[in-house]
Amino acid sequence: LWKDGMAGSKDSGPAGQNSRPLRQDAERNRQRILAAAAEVFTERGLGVSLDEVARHAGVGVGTVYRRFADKEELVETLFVERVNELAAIAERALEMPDPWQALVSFLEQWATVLAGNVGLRQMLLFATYAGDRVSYARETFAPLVGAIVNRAKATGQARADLATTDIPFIALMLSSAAEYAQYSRPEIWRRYLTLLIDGMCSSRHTITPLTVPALLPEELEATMRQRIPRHR
Amino acid sequence: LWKDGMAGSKDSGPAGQNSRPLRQDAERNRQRILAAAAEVFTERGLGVSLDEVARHAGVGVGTVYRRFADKEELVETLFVERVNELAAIAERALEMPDPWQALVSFLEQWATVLAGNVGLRQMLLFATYAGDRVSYARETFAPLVGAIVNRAKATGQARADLATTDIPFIALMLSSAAEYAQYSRPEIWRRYLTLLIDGMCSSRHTITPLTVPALLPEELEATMRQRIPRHR
Amino acid sequence: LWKDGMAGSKDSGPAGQNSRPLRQDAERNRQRILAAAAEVFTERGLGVSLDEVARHAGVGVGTVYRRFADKEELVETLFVERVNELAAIAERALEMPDPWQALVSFLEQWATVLAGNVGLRQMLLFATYAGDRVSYARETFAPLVGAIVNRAKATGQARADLATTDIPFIALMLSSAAEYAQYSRPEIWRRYLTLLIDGMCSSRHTITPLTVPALLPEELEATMRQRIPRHR
Amino acid sequence: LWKDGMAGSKDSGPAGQNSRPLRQDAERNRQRILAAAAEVFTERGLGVSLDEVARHAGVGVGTVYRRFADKEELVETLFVERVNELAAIAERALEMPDPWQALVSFLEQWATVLAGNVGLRQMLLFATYAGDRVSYARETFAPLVGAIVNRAKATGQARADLATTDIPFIALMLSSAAEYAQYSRPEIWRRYLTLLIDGMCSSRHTITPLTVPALLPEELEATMRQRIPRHR
DNA sequence: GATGAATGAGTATTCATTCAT
DNA sequence: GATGAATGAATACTCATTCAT
Repeated sequence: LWKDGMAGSKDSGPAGQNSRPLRQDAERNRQRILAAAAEVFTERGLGVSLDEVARHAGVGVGTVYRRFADKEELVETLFVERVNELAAIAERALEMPDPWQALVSFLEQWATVLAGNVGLRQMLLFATYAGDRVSYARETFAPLVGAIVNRAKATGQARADLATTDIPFIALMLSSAAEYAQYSRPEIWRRYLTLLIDGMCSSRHTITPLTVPALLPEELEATMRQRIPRHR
Repeated sequence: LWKDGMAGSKDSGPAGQNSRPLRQDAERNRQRILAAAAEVFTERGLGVSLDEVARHAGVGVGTVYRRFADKEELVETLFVERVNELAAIAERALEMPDPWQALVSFLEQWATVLAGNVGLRQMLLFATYAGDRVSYARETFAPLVGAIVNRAKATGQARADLATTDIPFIALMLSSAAEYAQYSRPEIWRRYLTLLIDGMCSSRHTITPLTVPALLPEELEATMRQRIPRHR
Repeated sequence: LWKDGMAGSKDSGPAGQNSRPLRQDAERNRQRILAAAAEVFTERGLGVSLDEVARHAGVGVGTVYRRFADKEELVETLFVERVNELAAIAERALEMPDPWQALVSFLEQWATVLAGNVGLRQMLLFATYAGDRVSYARETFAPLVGAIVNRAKATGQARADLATTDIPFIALMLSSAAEYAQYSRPEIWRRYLTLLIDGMCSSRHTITPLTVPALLPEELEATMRQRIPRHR
Repeated sequence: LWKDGMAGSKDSGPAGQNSRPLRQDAERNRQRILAAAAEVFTERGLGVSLDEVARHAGVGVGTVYRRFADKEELVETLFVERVNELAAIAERALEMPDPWQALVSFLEQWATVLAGNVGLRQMLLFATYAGDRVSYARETFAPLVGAIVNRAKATGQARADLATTDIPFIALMLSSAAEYAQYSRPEIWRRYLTLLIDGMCSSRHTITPLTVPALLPEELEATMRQRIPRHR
C-alpha cells in the first residue's frame, strides 16, 4: 500500500513545498530512498536499519542522511504521505450519499491501507517520531472523521454512543488482525470489520454475512508459527 | 498475571517432560528466572535484555543459558505458562450455565490477561519462538475454545458463522487497543469488547450499553504522542 | 581578529604566487570562504565542518574544494594570514622607542590576538598543516621577534638568557590560559603576562602590580566545569 | 607518567572500594584496559576511539564497556588516579621545611605529571566528563594548594598578590608548553617554570638561571611542523 | 552447577572528500 | 566555474551468546 499509494504524486516532490526543487538526480535518489524505505518498513517494520534501507535503494547511507535528518524524519515523511492518503479517503467517504455506507466504506478503506503495513502500524502505535506530525494527523483527521461519525449517528443508523475517537481504535484493531495473518490470510481483517460494523449499528434484525471465511485451525497454527524478525 | 499464574504447576518440571528432574537449587533458579522474565517482559516487552532478566532474578546470565537454550526458549516457556492460564479460564467458562454469558466472560477474562501484558502480545504477534509450543497451544486451546463457541452457537445466541478461530483474533484485537491506550486509558478495550459482543450475537433489538466512555479527543492525542522506546 | 586582519593584502592573491590571477568572481568567493572560515574557526575551533564553512560563506562545498586542496590547506592559508598580522604587530613594536616596552607591548598584542581565537591556537598547537607555510612563518617572524628580544636584552632590561624562541612559547602559554577561562574570565591571561614579564626582566626591586584579579575559587570551579564539545 | 604513576597500587584495585573484588581474569583485563587507555590517551589525547583502546589492550570492545559504562567513565577513572597523584604531590610539598622551595618543588612536580600527557591536559581543559569528578578534584586540591601558596606568602617570599587559583593556570600553561614541544624538547617547560617562578617571588636581585636551553630556531620549526592527528 | 567475563556484529549518525550536473 | 549530491569509513554504544573460572 505504501508501496504504490499516492507516492508518485506531486506532494512527494522536492523535499516539500518550501524549498527549491532538488536536482533531478537528487530527486530520483530521494524517491528511491522513500520507495525502498516504504517497502522494507512496510514488510518488516521500522526496525530495519538505515544501512539496509540505503542498500535496498542502491545508494550510500550518507545519501539517506543527506535527504533526511535522521531515521525519524524519514519515517515521518512516509507517515505524512500515508496520513494524506487516509485523509483523502475520509474526504471521499463524506461525499457518499448514505451516511452509514460512508462509515462502513471509510473503515474498510482505512483498514485496507493499514493492513499488512507493519511500519505504518508501528508509527501509529509508537509515536517515537516527533510531535508536530501527530498534531498534524489529528488536525487533519479529527474533523473529517467526526463528520463521518456524526452523519451516521444523525440518521440513527450508528449507535448513539459511538464516538469519533473510537475510529482510530477500530482501525488499529483491524490492522492488528491483518498484521497477524499477514502471510496466511491477509484479508481476514474484513471478517472482523463486519463484526464491528454489526456492533456499531444501532439495531439489527438481520446479520451481515461474513464474506471472508474464518481461518481453518491449521491456518491459525501456521499463523502462530510465522517468524517475525526480532523482538528487542 | 504472568507473574504468578499457574507457574508452579505441572508444566514447570525440568526443561521439558523428557529429562530427569532438576536438582532443587537448579529448579529454584529456573523458577526465579521465569518469574523475573515474566515480570519484566510483562511490563516492558520482549526487548528487555537477558542480562537484565538475570539481574532481576538474582542469577548470572550463564544460569539463564543453562536453563534455556536461548532467549526464544525462555519466551516460549512463558508462552506455554500463559496458554495454560488461558486454558484454565476457558475451562471455568465452560462450567458457566449460560453459553452466551460463558463466551462473553471468557473473552473478557482473556482480554484482561492480554491487556497491559506487553510481552504476551508480542509473543502472540511475533511467534519468533518456534516449535512444538505452538502445537501445544493449539491442542490445549482448540477443543476448549471450540466448545465455548459451539455451545453459544447451539443456543442460537451467537451468530451461526462465528468460528473457533475467530476468538484468538478477537483477543488480539482487544489487546492491541489495550496496549495502545496503556497509559492513557488502560480499560478502553472493554468498550470495544462490547462492540464486538454486539457484533457476535445473532440478532439484536437493544444495544448493550458501552460502560467505558470513549477517549476524549485530547486523550487520543496524548495517546498518539506516547513515546515507546524504539522500533528495531 | 582573524575576521578582518590584513586579509586583503598581498598574500591573498590566487592560491599561491605561482598561478595566474583568479577571475574576479572566483577571487570574491575565495575571500568569502576565508572570511567565513576565519569566523567559525575563531569561535568554535577547527572542528567545524567544511559544509558549515561553505554554508556560512554562501557557497557550495565544491567551491571550497576548488579553491583549497583540502581542509588543511584552508587552515594553512588562514595561518599565513595570521602570521602576517602578527608580523605587523612585531614591526610596529620595533618602532617603539623603549625596547622593554616594545617587548611587553608586543607580547600583549600577540596574546590578545591569540586569546579567544580557538582555531588559531589549534593551528599553532597542532600543525597538522604542513609545508612551506611553517617555513614562511619562521622566515617572517624570526628576524622581527629576534630584533625585539635582542633590543630588550641589549639595554640590559631583559634577562640575558632570554631567547627568541621563547616568545612563541610564552604566547602559547598565555593563549592556553585565555582559552581555559574563555567563558569565565577571558582577560585572565593578562595576569599571567605580568608574572612572565616580571620573570623576564633582568632584575627587580618592585613588583609589577597584577591589575587583573585572580579567579575566585567558585570561578575556578565553574571554569573546570565548562563543557567543551568533544575530544576526538 | 600516566603509564606508570601510581597505577599499580591499591586504589586501582577492583573497580573501587564499594564492590566485591573482580575475578582475577576480569581484574587483569581491567588493568590492561586502563594501561592501554592511559598509553594512547597520554600520547594521542582523548580522541582515540574505544575500539582502538580495546585493540590496544587486546580485548574486545564489549569488554571495555563491561568495565566502564562509557568513554567518560574510563576517562574519569584515569583522571581520578591522576588527581590522587597530584594531591599526593601537594601533601609531600607541604612537609618541606622551606615554604618557597615547597611551592617551587610542587609546581615542578605537578608540571612534570602534566607534561606530555595530552589526555590529562584535555581532561583538565575540557571537563566533558562529568561533574562530581571536578568537585572531587577541587575539594581535594583546593585546601592543599591554598596552604602551599599561603605558607609561601606568609614568609614574604611569594608576592602578596599571588592567589591560590593562579596555580592551576600556571600548571596549565606549563603543560601547554610541554605538549607543544612534546617530541622536540619535552623538558622545555622547565625553562618557563623558572620564568614564572622569578615572576612569582616577591622581589629579586639576582636571576634564577635558566638551566634548560631555549629551542634553537630549527627546533622551533620542527616543533611547528609536528603532525598531530586531527582537528574535528 | 553457577557465575559473570568476553566477544563482536549491529545501530544511528557525522564529515572529509569526490564527482555528476 | 559553481553547485551540492553521493560516498563510506569512522564513532560510541548494545546485547545475544559463548566460555573460562
